[in-house]
Amino acid sequence: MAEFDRLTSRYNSWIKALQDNGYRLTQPRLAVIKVLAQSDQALDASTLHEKASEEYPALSLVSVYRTLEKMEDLHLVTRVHRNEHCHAFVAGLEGHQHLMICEQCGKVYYFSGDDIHGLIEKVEAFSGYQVTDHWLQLFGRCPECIS
Amino acid sequence: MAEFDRLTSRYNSWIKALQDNGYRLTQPRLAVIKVLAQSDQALDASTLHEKASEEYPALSLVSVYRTLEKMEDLHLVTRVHRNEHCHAFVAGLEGHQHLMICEQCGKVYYFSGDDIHGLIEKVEAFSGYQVTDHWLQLFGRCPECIS
DNA sequence: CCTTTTATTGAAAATGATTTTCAATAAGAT
DNA sequence: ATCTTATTGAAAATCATTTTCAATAAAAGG
Repeated sequence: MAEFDRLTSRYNSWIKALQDNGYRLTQPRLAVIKVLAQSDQALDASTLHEKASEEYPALSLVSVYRTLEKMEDLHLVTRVHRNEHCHAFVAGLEGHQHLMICEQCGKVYYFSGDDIHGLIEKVEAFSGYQVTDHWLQLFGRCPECIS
Repeated sequence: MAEFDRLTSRYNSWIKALQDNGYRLTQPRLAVIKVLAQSDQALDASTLHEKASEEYPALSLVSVYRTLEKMEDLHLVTRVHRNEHCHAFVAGLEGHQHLMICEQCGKVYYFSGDDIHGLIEKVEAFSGYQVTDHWLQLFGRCPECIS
């Protein structure tokens, strides 16, 4: 299936990125990135630890934090915020810049937001600010959680 | 000055909102909301505590948290997120829905974002999600911090 | 005013998430 | 096969936030 391939190739490209940057391919690390690469949901450190422990039972929560830190440095994962539960991670935004999160199950949908460039320029003109970054997140219900 | 009036009237309307909702006007509370109402920057609990302590030295950090909680319940303040420093508060979004934050000094600029409704509808159609909320934040440099 | 009621307070303890320390281990180079 | 050193897990430390609780002070009623 196309979906399977996409997620597997993400896992493989992350492995390559780790190697290319001189990081060792350890079992704890591989367990963590495998889960995150193959998930389409935003996951926090502790949920990730839970899931990756099935893969590698000796896994410590500390290693989850450490792996996330490195993945974030390499821009492979992105931190997302919600009002309540605040630190979750998703596979990084490669090209497509924005995301929508299902409030119920955390499932993420990526979309491109070229439409807001005009808005940004307008706001820059009015405010005198220089915009360096923008952050657009939509929240709602995914098709499965609606029904 | 118009700016002074705007911030002072925000302070007064917050006082009224607290009274209308049966909250007592205590010194700790007044010190906290005075600082936040009259600030145009996103402030976190500890910075707020620092500043409000000048107003009322006996102020405890606990009271800052408790006051923020109530203000949030009353929708008088809004929680904002940045990648690093994650929980800061600004005066609530009354009507205008979006904000831009200066990365350097935290100064907030509000703007309306009607322009993204079209985008949201498009994303809904493609994804099958039902969008219930959206979150647009711009980051950059305010005029003072550019020069 | 003065008293009374009770929401609110600050200090201290508890919690929860994240980070640091450190000796032991295992990845990958030689 | 051995060596080097990045990486590990456990435990301790740190940091933000919340809870507990007895003392206080707002504001309502006399």
